[in-house]
This record gives sequence, structure tokens and C-alpha cells, in this order.
Amino acid sequence: MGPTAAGKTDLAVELVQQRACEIISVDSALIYQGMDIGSAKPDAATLAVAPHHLINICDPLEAYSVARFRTDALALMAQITARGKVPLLVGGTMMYYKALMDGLAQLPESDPAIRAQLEQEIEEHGLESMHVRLCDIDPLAGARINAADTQRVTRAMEVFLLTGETLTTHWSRQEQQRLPYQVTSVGVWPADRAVLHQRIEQRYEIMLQQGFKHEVASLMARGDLHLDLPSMRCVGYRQMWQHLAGEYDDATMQFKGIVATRQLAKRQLTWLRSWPKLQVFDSVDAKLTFNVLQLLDRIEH
RNA sequence: GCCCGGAUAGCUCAGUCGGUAGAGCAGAGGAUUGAAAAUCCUCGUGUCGGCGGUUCGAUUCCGUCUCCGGGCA
Repeated sequence: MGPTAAGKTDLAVELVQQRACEIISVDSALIYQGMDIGSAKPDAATLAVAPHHLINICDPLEAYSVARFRTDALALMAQITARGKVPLLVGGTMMYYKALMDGLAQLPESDPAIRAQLEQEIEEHGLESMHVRLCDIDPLAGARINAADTQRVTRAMEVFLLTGETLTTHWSRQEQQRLPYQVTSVGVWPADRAVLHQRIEQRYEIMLQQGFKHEVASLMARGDLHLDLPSMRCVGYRQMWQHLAGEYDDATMQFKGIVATRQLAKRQLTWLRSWPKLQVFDSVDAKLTFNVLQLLDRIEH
């Protein structure tokens, strides 16, 4: 686990070549086909030596979810261990890891019709009033969810409308779901934040050189994608889309793209700072791979 | 060389009819249960360009110097 641009892929490629394991990507952006440059997806040559599960599994028009990830990852982990190998989960989507380890309540998946209805309601009466309504039907969720948090207010209402029961009720029925594996959590990032920021900037530069603008232009040219899709809200893609749509110039696009990436890294680190039993390694350390291998071998014996 | 306009938070700028100042962005910290690279919350002391003067008190008024725009030569 680690923030964006920390060097997770490089480490994973090393590990997979030296031990009997298979990589499962834990990344909500790498799932999309045709989103390669801006998502920093490993290139074809890398994938040839280090295949990744759960990348390129969705069209950018589709929405994936944490629940689907959990199902997919558990199935893959069973297959991989059946082959006598170790599942190596690599990525920066911390909520996916969390759901995998701690489980999820039995909730309905999002329903486009209900969501459209709720969106319209927000447009007509405002999010405030929907939050007031939420407080009425589910005071606990209402208190917990900020009145400005469109996504969570909407989701809580959606669950209620879909099932007739509140989010809080569903949560109260949730049982502990223990992962049937021994887990070693490894965190990788530069100890110095300034170094991470530098890496982010350099990587963005490289993405532009590799034709990131053209990649987004092609996605735009399809005609069926738009900015409200989870795929097009991905860091970098959103800013490039807005630039291509004429909202701002090239320099602004670069600035906003880098800023969004830094902010993503910060949020990822917020998860990791309090992650239970996380073994953290400085990715700047030249002996990184050696150190991690040593840790893994110690666990196996 | 002369005239005009600037100089205030990392950046862009507001403001103080004289009582040592605040927005946006950036940045930092936090939350996170089927959109999570999403969504949301909290956090603002900085020689108010330098030096002098007036004043009980100057970032604010005056003088001067420096730098940056623009204009005239």
C-alpha cells in the first residue's frame, strides 16, 4: 500500500519475479480500459513479466464498486492460493483494502433510477433539505454524515428508498467477516513529503510527453463519456477533460493536474497513518526490495 | 532621465477615513461501508518592500531609496 507515485509498481514487479506470487491490483483507476497513461498503468512490457489481475476490467462508461472489488479479489485470492502462490495485493485505493479486510454490510448496490431521482430532488429542494429528511428517518446517519456531503447523503437515502430500512439498521446487522488469510500489510512511500511531491511532478511531466492529452482527447471523441462518470473524475483525467473543453489553458491544466495528484496522495496517507499493523518502508531506500523480501521470508518461516 | 501605477500570507489580491490585517488558491491535519483517483470537515502572525519623518501610536499620512509594470523622451 502507498500513495500515488510512491513506487508501488516497481516494488511489486521485483517481488513477483523473486517469489511465487501473483499481483492483484487494488486500484479504482487501473480497472478502466483505455485509461493507461494518466492512471500510470504498468506498460505492456511490465505486464508481460508481472501480470496484474483486476486491471482493464471495465469500460470507462461503467462504474465499479468497493463491493465488486471485494468479491473479485476474494475469488482471485482463492484461485491464486489454490495454485500454491501468494496473492500480492498492490495499489492505492485504501477503501478497497479496508472492505476486503473488514467486510461490508449487506447493502443494495447503487441504482441509477433512484440516484437520478435523488439528484433531481437535490436540484429542486437543495441538499440541505434532503439531509434534514435523512436526519428524520435515520438520526444516527444524519448526525454522522455532513450536510454538505452530497455523495453520502445521497447514498444513505438511496439505501433507505431501495430497502425500506435505514443505513444504520443495515450496519447493525453486519457481522464480523474475517479474511481467511494471514495478512502482512506493507506500506511504501518516501519518508520526506517533498520527495513525493517532486516525484508526482516529474511523473506528470512524463505522462504529458507520453501523450496523455491525446489519450483523453480520444476518450472525449467517443462521444458517450462525460465528466460525471467515476472514470472521468479520476485525477488528471478530469483536469485534462476540462482543459480540452476549453475551461482553462495548458498551464492551468498542468497546475491543477499536479495539485489534484498531491491532494490524492495526502488523502491516501491519511488512511495509512492509522492503518493497523502496517509495516512501513521508505521507498527512497536503495535496499527497499531487499528489506521487504526479508520481511516476507521471516513471516513464512 | 521624467511622469503615473504597484510592492500586504508560498501565489493572486482585498483592506485598514492612523489603533499591528483577511479572502481565494496552494499547503497541512482529519473523516471515509457498492462513485473512493470520489465526497466532505477543520486549520491563516505575515519585518503589510528598506530607511527616515509626523504622531501617544504608521502597514495606513509625508519624504526618500530599491525593485516591478506602463507611458513620455
